[in-house]
Amino acid sequence: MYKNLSIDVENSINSGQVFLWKKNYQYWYGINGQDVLKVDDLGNIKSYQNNKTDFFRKRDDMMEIVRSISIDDITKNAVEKYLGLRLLDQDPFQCLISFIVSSNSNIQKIKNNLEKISKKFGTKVRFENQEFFLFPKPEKLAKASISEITDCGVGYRAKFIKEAASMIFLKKIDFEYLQKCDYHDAKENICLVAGVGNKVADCVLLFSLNKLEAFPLDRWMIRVLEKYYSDQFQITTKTITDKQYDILHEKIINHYGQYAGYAQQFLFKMERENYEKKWL
DNA sequence: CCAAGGCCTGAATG
DNA sequence: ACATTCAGGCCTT
Repeated sequence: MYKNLSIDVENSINSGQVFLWKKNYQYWYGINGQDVLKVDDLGNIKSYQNNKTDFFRKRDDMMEIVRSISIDDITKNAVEKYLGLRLLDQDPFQCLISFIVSSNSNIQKIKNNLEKISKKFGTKVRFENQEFFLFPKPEKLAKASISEITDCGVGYRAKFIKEAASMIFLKKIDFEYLQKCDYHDAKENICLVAGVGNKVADCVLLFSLNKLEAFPLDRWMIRVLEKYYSDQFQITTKTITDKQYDILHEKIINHYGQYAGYAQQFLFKMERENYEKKWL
C-alpha cells in the first residue's frame, strides 16, 4: 500500500523534542549546538556553519520503521495520523542540558529558560540577516557560577547544569563513545550525571545519541500506557521506581522492537494533541 | 528495594 | 486579588 512518507516539519518540531526553534514566515529557524538551522517546509536545511547534518534522520528507512511499529491499533492510528513526524538528530550537549532543565517543568518554561541560557552564555551570530545566540559550549557553563545559571530561572537545576557541563568538558562523559556503545551501556553511563534519571537519559539517548530503542516514560507516556495498554503494561504504583521502569521498558521492547523510540514519539504527539496541549 | 516528601519557578486554576 | 496546584522528574530520607 502506498504511503506518503514526506517529512512534516511543523509536527516534527512541535513534538517536544526541541525548544530553541521559531517560525519566521515560511521557514523554521533553530539552534543546534554551535549551529543555526534554517528549514523549509520540505525539510531542506540551510546551515549557518555549512554543516552537513541529517537532522531529520533521512537515513532512516521509514517504510520499514512504520511497518514494524504499527503493531497494534492505537499505535497504527497514531502513526497514520502523524505520518510525517520524525525523530530529530540533535546536538548531544544541548539535548542533555535541555532535558535536565525539562524535569518537573513545562514546555513554555523550558523554552524560556533555554533562551536565557543561550543569551547569557552563548555566542551571538548573524544568519539570514537575523540575530541568534548559539547554545553555550560545555566549558562556558562548567565555569559559570551557580548563581549566574540560577538567574536564567532554572531554580534548583542550576547545579545539575553546571555539573553536567563539567562532566562533558572534562570528558568524564564522552558523547562520541556513547554514540558507539549500545543502549544499556550508554544509559548506565549518562545516568551518572546528577539530575539525569531514567526519563531524561532516554530522551538524550533517543534524540541525540542514535539509540532508537530508548522509550522515554514521562507522565504522558504513563498515561498512554494506563489508558490504552492496561492489559499488557500494568502500572501498579503512582511513582515508577527504577526497577519498574526497567521492567516496563523490557516489555515495551518486546512489543515494539528495535524502533520503539519512534513509537513513543508518535504516541506522545497523539496524546498531547488529544488534550490540545500547546507546543512552542 | 520501595514509598513519601521536598524542590525553583511561573502560568493556570480556584 | 490571593492561595494553591501543576508542570514532559529527580534526589534524599
